[in-house]
Amino acid sequence: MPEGHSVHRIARQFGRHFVGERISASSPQGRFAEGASLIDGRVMTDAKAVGKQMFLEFDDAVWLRVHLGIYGAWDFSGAVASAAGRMGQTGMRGASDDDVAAAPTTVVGAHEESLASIGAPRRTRLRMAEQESESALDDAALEGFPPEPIGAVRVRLLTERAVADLRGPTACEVLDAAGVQQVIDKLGPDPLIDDADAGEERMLARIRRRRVPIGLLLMDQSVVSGIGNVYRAEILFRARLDPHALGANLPEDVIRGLWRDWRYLLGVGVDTGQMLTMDGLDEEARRLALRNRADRHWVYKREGLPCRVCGTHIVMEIAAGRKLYYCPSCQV
DNA sequence: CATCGATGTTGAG
DNA sequence: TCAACCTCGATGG
Repeated sequence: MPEGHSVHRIARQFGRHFVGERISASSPQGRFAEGASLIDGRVMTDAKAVGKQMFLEFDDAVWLRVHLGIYGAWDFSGAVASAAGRMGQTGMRGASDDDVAAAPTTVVGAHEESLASIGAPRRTRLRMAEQESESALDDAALEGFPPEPIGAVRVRLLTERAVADLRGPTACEVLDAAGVQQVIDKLGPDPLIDDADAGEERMLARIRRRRVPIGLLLMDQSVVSGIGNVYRAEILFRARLDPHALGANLPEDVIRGLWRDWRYLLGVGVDTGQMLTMDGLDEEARRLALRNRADRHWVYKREGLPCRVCGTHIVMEIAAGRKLYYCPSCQV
């Protein structure tokens, strides 16, 4: 259930541990057997994310497109936690990242940046007691690899030292380069892909010509890429902007501000693996907010609770089938 | 143990 | 506008 930041982080994992490697591809669950056979034995040559879509390239311009949808997830294990190149047996989830703050970061062999972020490894925790010495770790790492697939694994991508299991995706298909371009062409700008100024102009143009509430436009992946329900609510609050305001009625500088804030928040999200949206708070409040996952945002999932700025009850309404949270007093 | 809901998208009606 | 997709953690008995 990722928004754009998680998908960029997953692509980074593939870039670090799979690109350049020959990949054994299979579909333990069976539903992607044909696609897996097209990939099996090829070398992965690129991994990139655009918004919530991820594209893995293999020899001969064979591409795998994956969209996790609302409950899809990648599970990594094997030598994926060690940025320093040492073998560290661990498992990490590529889709859920919000439990990182509470997760221990003392995994053997884990580089601070690569582990502390993508996921909080239920299976890693299992292993931690055994990781008393390096040799114990190496033995354990070698003997259990590759692990049996757990549950309904649509695709397994395997190298000599690392494995990635995909389950529950909304989309998983093999494309050629033209097919990939077709998908990307339909997407709005992504701050991590598009040039900052060009992206800003594209988003501006796409919002200004629509008589549609900005609360819906921010979720529209053809307007701007990577924003989901959490970032939508938080970005609108940070701008003190009424979700019902029509795109066409918004001042230009307000729209530019939305793009710049998204660019900023996405960068923070990719760097930290968390949706940190309350950076306006002082240190103490911030620490409190990070402790509870429920208390981490300005308005998201805070229906009926007092606004952190003005005390007015946060409102939730259903918009296009999704829950939209906002402060009716601050956001005008 | 059963049920609910979720950081999403698509396609039927 | 709404259900389907398909998985799993959280919640309630």
